[in-house]
Amino acid sequence: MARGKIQIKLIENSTNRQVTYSKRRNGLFKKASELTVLCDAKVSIIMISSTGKLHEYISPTVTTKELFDQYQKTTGKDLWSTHYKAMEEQLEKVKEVNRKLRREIRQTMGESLNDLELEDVLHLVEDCEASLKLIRDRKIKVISNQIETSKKKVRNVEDIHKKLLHELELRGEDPQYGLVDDGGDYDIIGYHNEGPRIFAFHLQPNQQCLHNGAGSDLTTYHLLE
Amino acid sequence: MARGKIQIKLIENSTNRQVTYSKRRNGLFKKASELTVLCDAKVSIIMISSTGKLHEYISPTVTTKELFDQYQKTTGKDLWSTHYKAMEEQLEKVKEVNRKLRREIRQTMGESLNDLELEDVLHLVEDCEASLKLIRDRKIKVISNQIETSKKKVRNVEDIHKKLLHELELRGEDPQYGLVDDGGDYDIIGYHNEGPRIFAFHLQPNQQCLHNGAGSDLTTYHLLE
DNA sequence: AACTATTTATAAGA
DNA sequence: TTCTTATAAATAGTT
Repeated sequence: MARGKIQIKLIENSTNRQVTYSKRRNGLFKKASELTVLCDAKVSIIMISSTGKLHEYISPTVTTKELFDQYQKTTGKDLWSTHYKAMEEQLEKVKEVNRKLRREIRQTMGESLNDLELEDVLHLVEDCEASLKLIRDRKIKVISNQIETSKKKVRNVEDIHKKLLHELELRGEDPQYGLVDDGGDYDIIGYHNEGPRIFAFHLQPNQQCLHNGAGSDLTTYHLLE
Repeated sequence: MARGKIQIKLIENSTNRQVTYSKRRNGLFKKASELTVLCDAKVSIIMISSTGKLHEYISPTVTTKELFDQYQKTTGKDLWSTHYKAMEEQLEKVKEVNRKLRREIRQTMGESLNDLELEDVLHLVEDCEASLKLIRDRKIKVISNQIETSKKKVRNVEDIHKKLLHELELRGEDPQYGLVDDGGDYDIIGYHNEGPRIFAFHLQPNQQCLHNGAGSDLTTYHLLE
C-alpha cells in the first residue's frame, strides 16, 4: 500500500513477513483502539503469529472474560462445556466404580448377602476361607518375625552381660546377678524375680550410663532397639 | 481521515457513531483478514457495539475455541476454569477413595498384607472370621430355603396324587402305583423303584394332560413350579 | 527503526 | 445502507 501495491498472499520471505506482521498488528490495534473511543465499542483482539507469539488487544472498558462470556451467551457456541461434559461423565463413571467396590466390600464382610444366589454364596464362602487362610498365615509370619527380633535383642543383652561379667572378673569383683541360660529357647531369658523391666541388669554405680566414661578403659556397649 | 481530520473521541451523534462503527468494523476485519493471509497469523476479533450488537472475526485457519484455549494457556488467565478445577479436584478425590477401597479389598482377600502391623493383621483375622460366619449362616439359610421350596413342591404333588387316587377309586378302578408316605419327613417322597423322574405318576391315557378335557367332570390340578 | 511514495481507509455528503 | 470522493492514515519497500 505504499511504494507499490502488494498481492494479499503469504509473504514468503520470513523476515519481511515478521516485519509486516508487526507493523500491521500495530495498525490493527490502533484501529481497534480508535473504534473503542469513537463508537463506545468493546473490542477484543487475540492473535498468534506464525512464530507462535501471542498478542492481545482489549478495550479498556471491558475485560477479556466479560467479552468472552458475552460471546458465549450471544452465540451459544460451546467453547468449554466439551471438556466439562467429558469430565462430568468420567466423574460419574468413577463414582459408579466406587459404589460397586463398596458393595463388593460389604458382601465380603458378610453384609448385603440377601440378593445373592446359592452359587454366589458358595463362592463367597470359598473366597473368604481362602482369605482367612492367607491372613492367618500372615499372622503367624508376623508373630514369628517378632519372636525372632526379640531373640536377637535377648542375645545382644546376653552378650553385653557376659562381657560385663568378664570385665568385672578381671577386676576381681563378683557379679551380683547372673544370667540364666536355658539353652537357646526362644522364651524370655529366665528372670524369675518380679522386676520392673525384663532386660534390667545390675550396673556398678560408677558405670551407670555405660558410655559417659570419657577416657575410661571400659568398653561401651549399646542395646539394640 | 478524509474530508477532514477527526478527533479520536466519542462521536456524540448516535447515527454518525453507528455509521462509523459499521465502516471501521469492516475496515478492521479486512485488515485482520489480510494479516491472516500475508503473515500466516491467527486472529480473533470479538466486538460489541454501543447498541449491544456483537460481531466476530476469526481467521479461517483456526477456531475461536482453539485461540481462546491458547490464550488461556499462554496468559494463565482464568476464563472458565473455576468450575473445571473444582470438578478436577472432586474427580481426583473420588479416584483416591477408589484406590483405598481397592486396597481394602485386596487386604480382605488376603493380598498386600506385607505392610500391615501385627495388630492390623489380628483385626483382619477377626473381621474375616466374622465375615465367614455371616456368609456361612447365609449359606445355610439359602440351602434351607431351597429345601423348604422342594418340600412344598413335594406336598403339592402328593396332594394332586391323592386326589387323583380318590377320583379313580370313585370310578371303581385300582390305582397301579401308590405313594409311600413316610410321615412328613423332608426327604423326597419314597419312590423306591428306579424311575426316570421322581415325581412321575401314572395317568390314564385319556387324561394325559390333566387340563385338556373340555367339558370333562374331572378336576384339573396344576403342579407348582 | 526511520523515511516516503503510494495505496488504502474513511469522513462527510449524497 | 451504499456510493462518492477528498483527504487522512497506513504501510511496502528502501535506507
